[in-house]
Amino acid sequence: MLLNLALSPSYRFDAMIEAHGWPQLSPFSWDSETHTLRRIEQLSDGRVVALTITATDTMLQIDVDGAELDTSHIAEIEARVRWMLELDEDFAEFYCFCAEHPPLQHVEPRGLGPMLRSPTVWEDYVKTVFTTNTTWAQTKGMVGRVVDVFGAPHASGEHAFPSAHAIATTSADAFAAAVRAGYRAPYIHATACDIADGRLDLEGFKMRARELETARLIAELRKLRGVGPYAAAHLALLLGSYGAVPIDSWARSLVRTYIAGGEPVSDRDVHAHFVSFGRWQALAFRCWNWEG
DNA sequence: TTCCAGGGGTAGA
DNA sequence: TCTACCCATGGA
Repeated sequence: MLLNLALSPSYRFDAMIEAHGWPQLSPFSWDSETHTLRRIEQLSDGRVVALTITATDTMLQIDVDGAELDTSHIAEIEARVRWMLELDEDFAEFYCFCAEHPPLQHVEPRGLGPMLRSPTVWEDYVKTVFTTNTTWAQTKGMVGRVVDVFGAPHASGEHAFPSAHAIATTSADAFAAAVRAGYRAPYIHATACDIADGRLDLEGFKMRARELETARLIAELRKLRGVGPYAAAHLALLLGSYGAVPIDSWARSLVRTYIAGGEPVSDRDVHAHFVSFGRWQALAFRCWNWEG
C-alpha cells in the first residue's frame, strides 16, 4: 500500500536525515545510495509493518508492507510519520532569526532544522541514554540488541522497537545480559516498569514540551533515570524545545576548536557562547556554520 | 594495561 | 552549586 504526503516548500528530506545519527539506529535504516529510509513499526493493535520512505521535492512516498490494513491503520501510520519526520513543526520563526545572523544564513536555503525522531518519547529516551558516555558504535550495538531481542518481528525477519511493556515483562538481569548496556540497563528496565505499571507517562512530554519553557521541561526530563544535563537537553531538542544546547564531547570539541582557539572549554563556556540565542540556542548550535 | 567515548549518580564540602 | 569519584562496556 502506498501513502503520499505533501511536503512544505522549505522541507528537505535529505537535510532531515543528515541532521544527526538517528537514521542509523535500529529499527531505522538509511540507504544513502537510493535515499531511502526504512523502519519496522508495531502499530497500536500489535500488527507489525515495514515502512519504506522516499521523497521528491514536493512529496513524501511511504510504501507500507503489512497485511490487512484498514483506514485506521493508515491514519496511525501517517500520524507517526508526521511526528518522526517533523513534518508539522514550524521553522518559520527560526528562519527569520537565522536571516539576521550571518553564521546561520545558510540554514533556510539548506532546509536545516528538522531532525529525525522516534514515534514515541520512550524510544527516544532509550536511545538517548544509550548515547551517553559511550562510542557511537556501541550505541548502535545496544540499540540493535534491544530491538532484535525484545522487538516484535515483521514478516521480513526484521524487528520493531520494543514497547516498554515488552521490556518490563522480562527480568532486570535477563534484560541486562541481553543488551550489554552496562550501568545503563537498570535505568532503562526500571523506567520500562514504571511505564508499564502506569506510574510514568513519557508520551505526555509531547504535550508538555509545548506548554513549558525549556528550563522547566528539562527539569522534568532530568527526573528520568539516566537523564542528566546532556540527555535532557537532547530530549528537549527532539521534543521541539530548543532553549538549551545538549553539551557533549562533540559540542565541547567544536567550541574549543572554532571559538576558544584550541583552549579547553568548560560546559559553562559552551553555555555562555549560545545563551544569547535564547529559545533558539539548541538549533543555532546544531546549524552553526562552524568552518565558515 | 590504560584511556575514553555523543555522561550520570552520589557524597561531601 | 561545585568537585571528586565511581559506574559497565568494548575498542584503540
